[in-house]
Amino acid sequence: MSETVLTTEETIRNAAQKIFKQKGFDGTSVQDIATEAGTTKSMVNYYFRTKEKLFSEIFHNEYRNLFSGIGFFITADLSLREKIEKIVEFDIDKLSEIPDLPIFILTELHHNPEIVFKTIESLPILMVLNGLNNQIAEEVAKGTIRMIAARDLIINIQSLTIFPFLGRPMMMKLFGLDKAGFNAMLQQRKKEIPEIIWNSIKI
Amino acid sequence: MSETVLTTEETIRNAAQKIFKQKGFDGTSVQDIATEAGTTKSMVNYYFRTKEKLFSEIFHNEYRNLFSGIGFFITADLSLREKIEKIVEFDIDKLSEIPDLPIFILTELHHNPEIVFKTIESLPILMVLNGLNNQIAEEVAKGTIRMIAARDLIINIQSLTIFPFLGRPMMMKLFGLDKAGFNAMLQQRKKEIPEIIWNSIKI
DNA sequence: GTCTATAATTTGATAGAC
DNA sequence: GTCTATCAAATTATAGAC
Repeated sequence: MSETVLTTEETIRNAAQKIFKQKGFDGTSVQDIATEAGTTKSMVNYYFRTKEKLFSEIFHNEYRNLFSGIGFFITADLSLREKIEKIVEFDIDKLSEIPDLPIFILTELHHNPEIVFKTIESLPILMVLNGLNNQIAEEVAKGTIRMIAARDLIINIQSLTIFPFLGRPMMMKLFGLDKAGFNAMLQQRKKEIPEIIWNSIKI
Repeated sequence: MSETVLTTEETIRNAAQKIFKQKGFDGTSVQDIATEAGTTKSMVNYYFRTKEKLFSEIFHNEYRNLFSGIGFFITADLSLREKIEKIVEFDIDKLSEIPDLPIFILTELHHNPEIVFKTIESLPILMVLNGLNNQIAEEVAKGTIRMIAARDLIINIQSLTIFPFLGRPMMMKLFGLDKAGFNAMLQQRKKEIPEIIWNSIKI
């Protein structure tokens, strides 16, 4: 265990990350962040100038964190079947550690699109999609799967993996699940989602 | 066209519904609602006492609106295959009219659980699940499908139908879709989602 | 029922002492 | 770098005239 002493700036950043993800941009005040960090509003403004600048920095990091893995595996040197398995496994493992990240991203995209679109760079999604479309075309030519657009394949995979995290509070309430029960369901889905996806395209 | 004259109370209710769904509870001020309704803050407080009470009323209506159809078709006198088709079709049609409803519900459940849980009654979900589990067991006995928990079946259906609405702003940006393109994708999914679900359980 | 006026807090942000 | 003090604006909610 490295007993690192955090600077005030880092302490504020960590506090802001926690509170923004919990309460959103609109629900968070600079005072909330200062209190969580054990310092004052003035210190927050001293290091980050405005609430919006601090938020942009946090959001940018979280956004990249969410999308880093998907792009990596889609462009990796793997069979289509292996890619599906890897993406599902990676996403569920990663989101299990940070389950409120998807709703944070989507909420801010809905409530504060101006701030968000200023913050995020557009990902090189078209190149990635083209690569995947080519791989699909090869498999179709081999006669192993039916035709499907890369876009639709990705939407189906992400729907089945991410939706449970978005609906987590509601599912836990409606289905009477505790944290352990929810995690057990996720582990089961890691195996089942690739089966569902593959069954939907195999011939 | 019935040229109905709305009362001030109804005008405020409609304005509140629009603004709350757009900006969320934390992002909405009483002044925002008054301005949208073309009246004053005092009128809003006169009819609804507090911002929270007004929000609770709106949220309760929207919440019931979202869940009304699902329960109806799950308990209807239909084959399993027909239920799957009807639920998907109904949900996509309904959500196409009110695409920002799912993110509204999930956002408030995450940011303001105290208000939300005070507002919603717990749905009779267990009874509904038991009925569906029985129907699944009958199909399994007939040898038409493999065993699956009703809970997991519902989660898979809802994932594939609702997720595109939750991720709508992001998908439209990443995949370069306009409103028409997004709707075309939805119409296609109405046919494909039941196929995916059925392929995942048929023997 | 509808308005203006205003009370009491809280907000984001800055000034200035040390 | 860190604090207290403070600003101007916005917030929810109420009081009171008509």
